[in-house]
Amino acid sequence: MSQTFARIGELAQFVSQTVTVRGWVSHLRSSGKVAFIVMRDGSATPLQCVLVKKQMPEEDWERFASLTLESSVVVTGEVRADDRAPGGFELGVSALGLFGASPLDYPIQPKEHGVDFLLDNRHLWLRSPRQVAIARVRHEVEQAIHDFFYERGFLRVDTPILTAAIGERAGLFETEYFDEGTAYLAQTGQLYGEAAAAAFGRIYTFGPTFRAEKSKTRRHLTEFWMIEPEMAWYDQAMNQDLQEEFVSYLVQRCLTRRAAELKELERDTSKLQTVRAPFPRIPYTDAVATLQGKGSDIKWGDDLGAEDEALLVADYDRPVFVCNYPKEAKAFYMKENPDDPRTVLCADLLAHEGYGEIIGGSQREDDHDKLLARIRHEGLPLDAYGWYLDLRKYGTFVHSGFGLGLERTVAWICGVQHIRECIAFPRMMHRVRP
RNA sequence: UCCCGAGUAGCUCAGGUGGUAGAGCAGACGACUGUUAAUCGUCGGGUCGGGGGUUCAAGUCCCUCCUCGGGAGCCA
Repeated sequence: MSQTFARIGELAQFVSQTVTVRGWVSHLRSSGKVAFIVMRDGSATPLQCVLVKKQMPEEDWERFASLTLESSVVVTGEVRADDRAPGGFELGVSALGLFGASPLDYPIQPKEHGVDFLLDNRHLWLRSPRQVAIARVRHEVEQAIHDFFYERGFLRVDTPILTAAIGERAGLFETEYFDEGTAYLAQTGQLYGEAAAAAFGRIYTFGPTFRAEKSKTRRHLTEFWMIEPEMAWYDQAMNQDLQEEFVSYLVQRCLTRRAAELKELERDTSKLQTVRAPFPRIPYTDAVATLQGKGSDIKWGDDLGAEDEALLVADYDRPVFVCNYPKEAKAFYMKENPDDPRTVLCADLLAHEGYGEIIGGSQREDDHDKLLARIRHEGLPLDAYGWYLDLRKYGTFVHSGFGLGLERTVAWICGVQHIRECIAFPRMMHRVRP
């Protein structure tokens, strides 16, 4: 007789049939002659297995007593619908096999733990339902990003991680690069994205970036994933149109396809239902005036602090653009605002509910001489930017782009307090392992 | 780098004004035929982050160092 293997997520198709499920024990309960195994196999929901002493071989029944948390098991039984089971289906066990025993010292128990302890055990923490749910939302966001751009004719370009050029002034990780001197781990793919946009029109990058900043906040990682679209012939208004359409798409797609995971995470999805284009667009100068009215001591020319951001976003039910910052507060490659040369054509997109900046974007300076002046003004090494200036020398073009922080976006959609839970193995100032 | 906060059992924590440690969970054994982080009974479990000081006596007070967390700055 052949054996039918099934994953927990597929059990609805097997009601009244006998199947074999393989996975790991996440809870054990025993009540004399009836016992329960709650097991997990990576599906969205766990599976409750019901063992009744007189309905299974003596040997298998006794095997239950030796089971421990996180043992891997092979369970055969009849699939049946039952309201008392999480997920709506359970398995009436007729055979129980132990594949890999787990010693009694499994660190993560079904109770509260401290974050530091959990991060030390991240390789095991990943198995818990909450972490599985976050990982599945992250995957949905990633796939949605690819689908969104694929449907719109964008080309995905993978930019180098080892670079000589420096995109921004934030901290850099350095490494020896043969006889070429120092190379840096990429903190943005944007400059390469601009070159690619001149070749391919509309592109996006999707890759890891590295910041050696000694940041210790719930919004920062030293290694994080960033998505950086770059579009030829897009001005800043079109850039923002695309961003709000993009972010709305990601959120709505998670709402429809990852409802079970968001429920597991106890996310208040009413806060996400409202995320639909258009988003408010607040000029920086207006934002400063509003903030001053609310009691902030911000002055024109200052960048918005974290408190200012929260204050500004509090009035809205969806993400908010803050547009056209002072030139001195922003990166050298941003295009000067023709209506107010003190500012540049850019926007930060601030997620509501206090999740902060999830996108930074701008129209790029396309005037060769202005860009050159700006590089000199910032004191950046000119020889490293020769190829970047070539993009303005040989057929310059209007173009814009933005960078979306993947973990921040996932944290916001999931309603998770700290972005370190939104990547499988977070890299932070005090943590490189596991 | 700066400002707060925390280090006590495997884990989460409690330990007014100093008198050599306690709970819950986890674990072991037992009971229970539908449990949902099951429940009930019994038992085992500790260099109180390191060092120094005050004191008859320090988990507790003082100094110092270490580690970690949160926030600021920077940014996604």
